[in-house]
Amino acid sequence: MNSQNIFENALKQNHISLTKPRQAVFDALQHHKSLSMAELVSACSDVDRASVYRTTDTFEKLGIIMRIPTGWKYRLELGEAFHEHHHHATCSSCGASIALPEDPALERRLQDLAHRRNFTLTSHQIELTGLCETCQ
Amino acid sequence: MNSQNIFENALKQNHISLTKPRQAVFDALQHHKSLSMAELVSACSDVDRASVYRTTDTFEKLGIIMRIPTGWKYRLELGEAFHEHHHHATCSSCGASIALPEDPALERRLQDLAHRRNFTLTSHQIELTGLCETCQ
DNA sequence: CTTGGTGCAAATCTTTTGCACGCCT
DNA sequence: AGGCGTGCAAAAGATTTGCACCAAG
Repeated sequence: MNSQNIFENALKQNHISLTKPRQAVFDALQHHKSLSMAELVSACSDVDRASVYRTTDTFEKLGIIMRIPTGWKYRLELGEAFHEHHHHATCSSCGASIALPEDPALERRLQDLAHRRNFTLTSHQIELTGLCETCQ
Repeated sequence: MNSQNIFENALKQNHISLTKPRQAVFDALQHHKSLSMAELVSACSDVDRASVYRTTDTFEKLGIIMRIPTGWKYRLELGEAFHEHHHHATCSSCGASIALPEDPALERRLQDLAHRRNFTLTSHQIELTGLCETCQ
């Protein structure tokens, strides 16, 4: 089951049609680990800005993409069905974004924490900030 | 040592003067657990919008305030010197932001994770998303 | 014919900048 | 005078909306 199939199924299951703009947005995100909104818009050269926004909205609702907070802006990347679940560390000096190893214990603690407030967890984001190996 | 003192010292140590607008921004944040930028601007009724932006910038650099990502916007609250360290859960239905109990074990796991990539951690953010007690 | 999806243009909101003025030393 | 901090107005950016049109069922 490759990414394209997962993608098509996600759309089909929600009765949303696979159009050229949607495919373009998906492709752009497949070819780049992550993109800012501006980058995504320019990566989808013949798709209108507004359509990119509308598409990212629907994709986000379907879990096809995620918004990753970085500083106070955000970047877009494909959702968890397309990657292993992971988090990122951002180097405050060079800006590099480092993918971190998965950590089930960490995930369990989060569940736990939410549970203690009777909160039903559907997703989470972790953003680490600091200095990467080469910058420190 | 109360909040006001911590605040004044932070400014003094950085040779930044305590002006009326700065005090107003600080007060607004003290009186509300957290605020969006728009709320902060209107909470500081006689401070110009641009000054609020400039002030939040400098405060953020000094660690007096933090930006908390929520969805793809953010909210502002006082920095760690003024609270216990904690994270938030955001309800995707009603938008409520719930403060979570501190969890040292969680913090340790993050340190650990960063360490495994030779990353020196200076700060982090965790954002949980899901349904709050009343919305589920 | 009806619905979903699009491009385009305009509206709106958010954030940043330039500039002149007042305040303090 | 010299520097910092401010308000105000304008500029830039980012996001959303209204609308008319086209394509597919």
